[in-house]
Amino acid sequence: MSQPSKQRTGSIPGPTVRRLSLYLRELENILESGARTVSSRQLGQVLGLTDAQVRKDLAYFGQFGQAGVGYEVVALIREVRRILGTDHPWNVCLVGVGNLGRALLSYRGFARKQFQIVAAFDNDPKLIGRTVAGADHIIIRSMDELDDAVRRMELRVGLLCVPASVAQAVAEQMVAAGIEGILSFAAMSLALPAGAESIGVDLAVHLEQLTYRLSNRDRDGRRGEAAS
Amino acid sequence: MSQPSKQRTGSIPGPTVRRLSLYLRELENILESGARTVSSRQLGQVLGLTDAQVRKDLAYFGQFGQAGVGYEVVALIREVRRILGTDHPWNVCLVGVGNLGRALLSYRGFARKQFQIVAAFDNDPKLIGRTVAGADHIIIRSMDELDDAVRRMELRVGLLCVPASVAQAVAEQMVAAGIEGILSFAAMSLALPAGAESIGVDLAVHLEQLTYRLSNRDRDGRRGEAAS
DNA sequence: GCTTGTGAAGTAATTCACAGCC
DNA sequence: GGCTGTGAATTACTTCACAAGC
Repeated sequence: MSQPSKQRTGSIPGPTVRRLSLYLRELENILESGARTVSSRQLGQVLGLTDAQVRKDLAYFGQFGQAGVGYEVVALIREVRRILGTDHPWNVCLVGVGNLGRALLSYRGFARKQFQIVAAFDNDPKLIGRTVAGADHIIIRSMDELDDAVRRMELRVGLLCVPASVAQAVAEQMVAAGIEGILSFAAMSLALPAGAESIGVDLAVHLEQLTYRLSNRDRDGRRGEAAS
Repeated sequence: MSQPSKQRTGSIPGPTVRRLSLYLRELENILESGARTVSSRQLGQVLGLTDAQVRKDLAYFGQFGQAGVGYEVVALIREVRRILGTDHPWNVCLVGVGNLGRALLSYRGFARKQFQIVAAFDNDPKLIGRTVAGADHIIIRSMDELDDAVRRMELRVGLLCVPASVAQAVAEQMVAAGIEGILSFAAMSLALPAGAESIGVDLAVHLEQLTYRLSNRDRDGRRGEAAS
């Protein structure tokens, strides 16, 4: 297995990429449960997907399975990580140490995936120089130091946790400092120069999606979407 | 405008529903900026969508626009809120007061959208009876009191912030207590009985999507998706 | 026997393009 | 002139179904 992987990037469906993360998460669970191999059927089952879907998704990136056997869990995890770019750790910075920022600093879910938050920035003088409970190794610094930190720590991605009203301006500062990818928690669409990527996570929006389903579930025939 | 709205639910594309939340967010911004009407072109522009897309999405729910003019902002906001079920406030509970749970309790983004977190639960005796900085009106209670609270406070949705290892079990408890919709932050797929809905938000997964883009952006031809 | 990988078929979503209205 | 709402055309995505491998 594990062909040189055609990696014919240039045409990979967005939904496929999103599912890749879910496959990885599930594979890590399966690994812990002790199984050495897994079939597309099993993998699809837990995620509410057809076996064909799983096979097609993986086939975009290479031939990782063995007919009659399935996929070797350890090897597939390695492949999916490589595809997602998480086969190596990433240093991450966090900008905006408000309620949400503080929480993310002490959230352990990132480190488990090899995402290390190594620096935090804010422009509030009262915060600068302080640390946050649960993440006392990270000293909050002034925004002025962002440029420098990006270079010294090879920061490519950052978490944006500032209010919507300043999100666009701060995002531009981050990009100017050399950040290439922003995960934004601001309730706002960002317009970034080509070359910079952003993904928005608006927690209230996800709750709205839930209330939509509750409010409109009669004979809705809604097709799953399963978790995100 | 504002026809009785056919609301021919039963066939509304998932992507349309997800965009609805983004339209609403943008409309709220536009309202603040003072404009009385907005065209599908304008609305699409900020979100990276075509005008046709915006019109088609809205047309699933009724005829809200006026040819030659566009959409009346206030009226459209009202309609979209009604569709999403957020034309009235929702009481929300939070289960699992760890790092992330604490943060969400003091996060103001929910309240701005009329989602009121009115109760928090945990099974750690050290937490029960205490409150959390920034949300001192919410006393953390034992899981035993969940049933009761669901009834008394008419709780229909809840935020699940427990570790993945216990997420499935706790989710089942919530559903048993009468919760109908769960927004889960656990790194895990939930399997819930029919009648209960869940949406998963795995923060690490979103970061992975970002590193995928950074690692694979050469001649990728990736179609936007714009923020989420 | 079970399973992958993949063309072909089918379904879903987006964009085009234009009649009709302000 | 600018705009909506919508069928038609197009593109994207998913599922089917099966040859080939274990």
